[in-house]
Amino acid sequence: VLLTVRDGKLKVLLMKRGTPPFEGRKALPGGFVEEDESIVETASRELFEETGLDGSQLYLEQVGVYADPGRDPRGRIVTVSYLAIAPNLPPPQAGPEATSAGWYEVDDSLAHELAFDHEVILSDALERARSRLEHTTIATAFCDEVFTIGDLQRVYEIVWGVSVDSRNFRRKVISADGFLEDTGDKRNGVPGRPGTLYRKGAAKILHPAMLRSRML
Amino acid sequence: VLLTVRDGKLKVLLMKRGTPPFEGRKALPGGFVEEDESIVETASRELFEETGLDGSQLYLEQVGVYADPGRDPRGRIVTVSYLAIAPNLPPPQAGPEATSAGWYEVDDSLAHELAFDHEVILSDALERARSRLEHTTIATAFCDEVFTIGDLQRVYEIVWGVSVDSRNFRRKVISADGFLEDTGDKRNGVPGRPGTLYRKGAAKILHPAMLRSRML
DNA sequence: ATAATAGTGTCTCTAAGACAGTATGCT
DNA sequence: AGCATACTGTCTTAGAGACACTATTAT
Repeated sequence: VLLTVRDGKLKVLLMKRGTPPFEGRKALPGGFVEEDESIVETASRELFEETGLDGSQLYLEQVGVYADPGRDPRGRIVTVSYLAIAPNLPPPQAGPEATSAGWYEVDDSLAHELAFDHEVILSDALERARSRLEHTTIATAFCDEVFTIGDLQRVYEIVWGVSVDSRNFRRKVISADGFLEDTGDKRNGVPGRPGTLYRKGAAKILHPAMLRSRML
Repeated sequence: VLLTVRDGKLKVLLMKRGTPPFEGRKALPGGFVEEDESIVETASRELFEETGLDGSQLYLEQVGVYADPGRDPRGRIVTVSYLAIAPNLPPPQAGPEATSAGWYEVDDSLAHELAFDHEVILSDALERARSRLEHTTIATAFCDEVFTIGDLQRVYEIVWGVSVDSRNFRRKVISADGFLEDTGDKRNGVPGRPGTLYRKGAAKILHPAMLRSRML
């Protein structure tokens, strides 16, 4: 479940299936484990094959297992889902299998029917991502290498689907130790006052947490 | 991974393996999925077979998947781990498969070698349980149907391995809406002033959370 | 009497919540 | 000039952290 923020929307990488079952339906990217390959390596490899992205550079986290009978008409298929987060990438040029891959709005995808039980998988991964934004510094994985506090705030707003007070947000992320590292640079060339550019800091967990309930 | 609090220690249900591989080693209880059975049903059924407990009455939560090659010498076995929490049960009388089942201290079990990669599975489940205590009301699952605030505090202290200020703890759990429901009864027959008996309230999530970092 | 557990109250401090105006660049 | 974004600061309030003593029972 590869998520990104693009055009002000939360998007997920989906592929149109070219073969039965669920031919023509949108589905999450994925594939089968190979011999002597760990499952996280599988996730990383499939991501690379379908997007050209170096999976080892991306945030990748196991979310859950989906193995109930009947979820795949071909038999009992065990699916292990991984959440991946990417910055706004160059258009999905893609790898060998990626002819049909594209970015779709998460909200739309949850409303329409995906192949298999992929709405459930997407929904679980989305909830995981939202929760990770509260407790970790992973929001920076949605951003480019350098970014402004405004960029980061937009990530929170878009992923959570709420609006955030910019003054409180700024205070919060600046005082959170190790969240942001000042580059000394500013962003020019765009309308508005140039913003200070940061890169992600060393901290992985966000303390204190930024709770959704509190930010309204 | 069935956890309980017993004799003031955090314990886990382990079985001594009677057959290779890892014959004689301690292992987490488990078994194989049957046809037309969901994986949570499998967890529930295995728990029943090995402890006689009605799995549908217990807290049961999926933790993760372990499927890397080499983790089981018999081939690539995919293990889905579930965390279960039980109150202090009558001695493990047990079901058909339970001849070798028993309660072991979690700390010891993590220090010694278990079969397969079961230390990792246990460690992950333990961390999940500790985290759930922060954010949910699941600590009550370690208690009997009615319990005192002292009982509940002991759960936190034992599972987290820290000591907690009883005054702050009391204030916290009483003010947390829906955590505890007063039964009106008091516990008699034990030394000390009789404590008010509570049962678990309707709330599943604990708001605000009880963060480990804060309770020292 | 003593031991053991339950229960009560206050001060401090951190950090979130609400809120408006100024600064600096682009077009 | 107008627009867009960045930045600054204060008051209030919720809730955690630290801390000591009294109350009620069993033995």
